[in-house]
Parts: sequence; C-alpha cells; structure tokens
Amino acid sequence: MGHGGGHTCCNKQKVKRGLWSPEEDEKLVNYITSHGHGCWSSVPKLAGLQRCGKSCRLRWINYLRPDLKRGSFSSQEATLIVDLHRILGNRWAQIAKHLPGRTDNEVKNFWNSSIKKKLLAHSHLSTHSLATIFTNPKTTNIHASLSGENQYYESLFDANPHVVSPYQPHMNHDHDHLVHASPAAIGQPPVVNLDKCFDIDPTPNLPPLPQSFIVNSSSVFDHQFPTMEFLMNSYEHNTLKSENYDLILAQTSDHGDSVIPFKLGEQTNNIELTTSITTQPIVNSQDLDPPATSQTEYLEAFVPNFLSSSSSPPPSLVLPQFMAHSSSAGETIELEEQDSDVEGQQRRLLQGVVESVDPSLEQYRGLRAAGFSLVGMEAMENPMAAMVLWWWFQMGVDYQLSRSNRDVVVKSDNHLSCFVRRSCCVSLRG
DNA sequence: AAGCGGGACAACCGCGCAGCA
DNA sequence: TTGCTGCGCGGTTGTCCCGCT
Repeated sequence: MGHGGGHTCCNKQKVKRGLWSPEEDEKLVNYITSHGHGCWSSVPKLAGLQRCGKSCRLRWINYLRPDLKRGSFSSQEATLIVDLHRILGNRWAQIAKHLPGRTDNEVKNFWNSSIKKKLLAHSHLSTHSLATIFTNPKTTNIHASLSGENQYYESLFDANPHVVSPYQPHMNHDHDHLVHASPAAIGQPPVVNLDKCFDIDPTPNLPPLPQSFIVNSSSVFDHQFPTMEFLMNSYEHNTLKSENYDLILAQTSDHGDSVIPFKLGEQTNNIELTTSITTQPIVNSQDLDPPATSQTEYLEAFVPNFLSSSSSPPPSLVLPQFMAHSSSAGETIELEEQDSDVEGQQRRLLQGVVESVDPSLEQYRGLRAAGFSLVGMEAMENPMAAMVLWWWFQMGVDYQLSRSNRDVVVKSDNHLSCFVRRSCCVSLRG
C-alpha cells in the first residue's frame, strides 16, 4: 500500500506518526477539554502537536474520549455484536452506536480478533461459504442453516436467557430457502422478541403499535383477485376512490400477476389482525387448496392466526381495507436489496417505481400519482409486516427497509428497529 | 534465556460524502 | 457544475505483549 500522498492536512507540515506518547495525549486532552476540537485540521497546531488533524481526531475518538468504556467485552456485548453484525454487516460505526462507551474501532477489532475466529473454529463450512458469510453478512440467515454456524449462533443465543434463537430446529430446507414449518404443526412458533434480546430498547424511535389492526372486507371484489390493470381501470372508472382507503397492500412480480388479494367498497365484516401473533409462511392465492376465490377465503386460509381469539373490542385504529388512501402521497418506501442472487430483480422493481419500465409498474406508479400510498413490492408479502410498516409510516417514522430472503429489517435513524419476519413475525411490543 | 507465533490493540490509509465557495 | 476541504468510515497494517517451545 503506497503512502506517497498521505493526508492533505499532513502535506504542509512535518508530522509525527506512530504511537502517541503520554505527553502528546496530555496536550491533546488539555486542548480539547478547554477549547473543544472545532476544526480537526487546526487542532494539532493549536494544541502544539506535530501530528495531523486526522491522527488527533482518531486518537481522541478511539482512546482519549472521557466517556469511553475500557476493558473487555461482556458476554451481553458480544451477543449484541454478533446479532447486530448479522443485520448490519461490517458497519462498525452503526454497531458501536448500540454499545455505549465502545468505539467502532474497538468493535471491529473485537470482531476480527475474537468472534470471527470463534465462528471459524465452530464452523464446518466450506471456505466459500465462510467467505460468503463474512463478506455478505445479510445472507447469514441462509447459511446459518448449515451446521457449524448454526450451532455457534445457537450457543451464543443460549448464553442469553432472554433470547429465543431464530435458528430453531424446525426449519426445513426448500432449495435455497428456509421454510418454517407450520406453527400449528410445531406447536409453539419461534418468536424473536428483540425488546428482550437486547439490553437496550431496539425500537427507541418507533411509536407503539396498536394492539390490533382491523381489516374490513367488502363485497366489490369478492370473487376475483384484481390485477394492477384491474386496479387502474377501477380508478379510471371512478370505482376506486382514493378518499375511501388508507392503504394499498400489493405485491408485484415481474409479470404483475401476483397481487395480494384485497377488496374495495363498502365494509362488511371485520377481520382483526393482532400485532403480537405469528404469521404463516407466504402463500400465494393460487397455492391454496382449493384455490381461494375471494379475499375472505384467502385470509381465512392464509392468516388464520390473525383472527383474534379475544372478544374484547379492538382499539381505535381501523384499516378500512388492505387498500386505502394515504394522505402522504409522494412518500417513497425504498427497498434496499443486498443479496446478490436477487439483486437484479430488486433493482428492476425499484426502477419500476421510479422509472416505470414495467407496464404493470407503470400502473403501479399511476396509482401512486393518483394519491394512493402503495406499501407493497416484494418484501411486503407478509400483510402483517406491511400493516406494521404502514402504521409507522402514518406515525411519521422515517424508516428504511432491507430484505433478505427471510427477513424484512426495519431501520430507523440508524437504529436497528425490528425484524419483521415473513414466517415468524416478531412480537413487536408487549 | 531466547526465539517464535499469535492475540489484542493502536494507528494509518484510501475512499466516499457533505458542505461550501 | 466543479473543485476543494474536512470529516467519517471500513480495511489494513503496525506494534506490543504474552505464552509456548
């Protein structure tokens, strides 16, 4: 690695490199505690140091800052780092934000010197698989099914009594995907309660969810599953009135032929979706046996666990339909796809929204232009996840989504907020 | 006791981004 | 719009320490 240029701030002066002496530390501490650092490039001169500003900044941030927690990492911190790394990857600064008193450099060193080696030691994976894990941590959910890493993660989660491991043994392989067995078949479904996983509140910036959502079905589209074309025609013929609805939940595919069923029109019966239950694996309407011919049938087959077992009346929030109108038209919910194997597809979908390449997505965008907020796309097959996200959206939460093959990860203000698993929905709030 | 290797930690480097002129 | 500057981040390297042979 050639160092010919160095820092621009170091070019003009003769700067010292290497380890810091106690005298240098004292100068830097004295200056910053009395003046603040201000512009780092001017700090060394003002503090009487023959260092570059960048070096001063690093020394202060990583070593001299008074709020740093020194010493070895606790098991809780290690568990947190492992789990955050699984979600965030090598974004050490983001991980470190969840560890008070720890720096990104510290976390990074800890990972590279300790956790990574333990992973390697525990793993029976091939070199290729390991490389995949470490270079693309978002895929570790998939690779965790392989024995070595899975066992290691299990052991890590076992170390934390508050954690229910997401790597449960009742997962079956379906080619490259992990498919959870039916909750009914396995008894207690896996629930990942991140509020308890972490010592910190993982959802500091999210408004609490209502205890349940209400989905009111209607009769207009009872006997068909509308396509995007149908939606647009309905809108153009004024049978789809944006003011009647709060939310459109739709799933698009390359051919625009996979739309989560919904109904429009007058409310008839209510279906309550509670936010603390687990959801079924993704089921396409065509996969149902017999195929569902209405939203009601679909819901009954697809989300039986949504049905409330409580006779208490629901709270005030009412979603008139899966489909509804948003008062915040124009907002975009972006899906950030990191997995290389589906990256191209996801990019197409994003371009479809923005550039309207696909005809069905053109209509999709047309609905948006008409004032509807579409919370849809690939990651939204889980209607519960979509509703949760919609609720946060309405509450003004500015969030980003990323999607692995199994998870929808919600991040807000750089904080890990929540998993919304397709097949084992998070217990979001007690 | 000396040499060696690995672990832990500190520091540096290049790159990208944001702000600004 | 472009170029400059400062800053932050992640990857990499350097240094020290300690245990083992």
